[in-house]
Amino acid sequence: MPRTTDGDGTPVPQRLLNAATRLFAEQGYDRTSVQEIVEAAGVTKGALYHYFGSKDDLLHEVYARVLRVQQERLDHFAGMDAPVEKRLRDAAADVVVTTIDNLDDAMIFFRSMHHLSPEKNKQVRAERRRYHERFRALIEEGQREGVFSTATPADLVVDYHFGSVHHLSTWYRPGGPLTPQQVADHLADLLLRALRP
Amino acid sequence: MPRTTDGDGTPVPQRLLNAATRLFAEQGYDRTSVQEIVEAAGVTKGALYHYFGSKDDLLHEVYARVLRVQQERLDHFAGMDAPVEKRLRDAAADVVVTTIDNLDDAMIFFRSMHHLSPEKNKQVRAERRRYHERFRALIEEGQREGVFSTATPADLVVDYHFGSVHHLSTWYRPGGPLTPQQVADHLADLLLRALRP
DNA sequence: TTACACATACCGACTGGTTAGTCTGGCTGT
DNA sequence: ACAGCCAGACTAACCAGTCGGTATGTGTAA
Repeated sequence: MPRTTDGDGTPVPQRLLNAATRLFAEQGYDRTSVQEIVEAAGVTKGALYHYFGSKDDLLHEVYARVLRVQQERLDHFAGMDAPVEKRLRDAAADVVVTTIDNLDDAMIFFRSMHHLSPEKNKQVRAERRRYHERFRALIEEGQREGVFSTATPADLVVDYHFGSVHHLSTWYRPGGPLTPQQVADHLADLLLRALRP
Repeated sequence: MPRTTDGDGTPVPQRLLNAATRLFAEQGYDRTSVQEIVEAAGVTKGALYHYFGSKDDLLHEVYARVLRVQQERLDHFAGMDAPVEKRLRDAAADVVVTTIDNLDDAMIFFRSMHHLSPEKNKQVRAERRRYHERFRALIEEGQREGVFSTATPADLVVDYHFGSVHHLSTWYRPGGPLTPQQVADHLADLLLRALRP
């Protein structure tokens, strides 16, 4: 039996990534020592450096996972067969729910970019930009069709909405008065209302 | 002649605070050593610890300054003699312009809260809450008067707007296609449009 | 006016503690 | 016996904060 799953059923790399995600979100990247991570994962440094090249690498994996998931979900909603208002609303609400479901990821995402090495940072920015552009395309489509106002450049509208998504990790607390879905519906509604012609 | 101003006309505490603000924004709090700060300010550690109790204290000063300035500006706009739509629009646009004019502050503000000591953190949160509530009161006033939609709770609307304000430090770059005032007008416009009944 | 005391402003070497990453070696299944 | 998997002691670097010391200005009293 390989050691990769001893302790519980989760493979060691996963356990390390989960522990790192939680700790990075709770304490910040710099305040989290590699020692803490391996202890939380129930292994030692040898294991960590066997699977990951550096502490920085671990952080990069968090970004890669978030970006992959969000891009897939956006593609799903944007590619549906429905009026653009509905596709935008669904996509906008979905990213809110997904973000709330993974608040730790969101916390890290917008707080720790500058801890990535320059080339990893660049890579993450490029990926994020693709996401941004996909979202913007949806808005521009609606603007061309005349169902969305053209008063504000689509770029700015995207930043407006994602600002609020980003901000979720600052104020949303599970157990608050609103469920993730209710928050998502409200925020998507605000976006669509702002876009009314 | 006291040493407080030798070198140039700026007093040493100011020079230290300016250097710290810039470096914290550029590299993050943990990545900035006290040595770097004192070198950038043209003094030594002795001077820093003469005026400030700790590195953490320096960060706290940044927060205190931002909170004081923003609260004063909000009070000014909210207290004017004008319809609530205009007061809200002006306040919403002003915070955008002020934030862009001090992007370093904004960068630090939302990225470094967790680097403050627990009691300083609590203090900052309390101050920030007062600000949030003042802004919310404006929206609620408009909702009572019937000029703003009540579809979304005022609290959420505030977080929606300030999300986009925080986000500015992530995407806005001086020299971009839009002036600070143009960005502010657009973002205030989006807010007001979302609030149309 | 001079002399002495005292405070403020600052210098910079030093200390105690922490950290990311390395490396040697052992275990386990095939 | 070989290869992937991992343990844990070790190292080299770094950093916040301290502390004894120096310089300059200000008040006071002879």
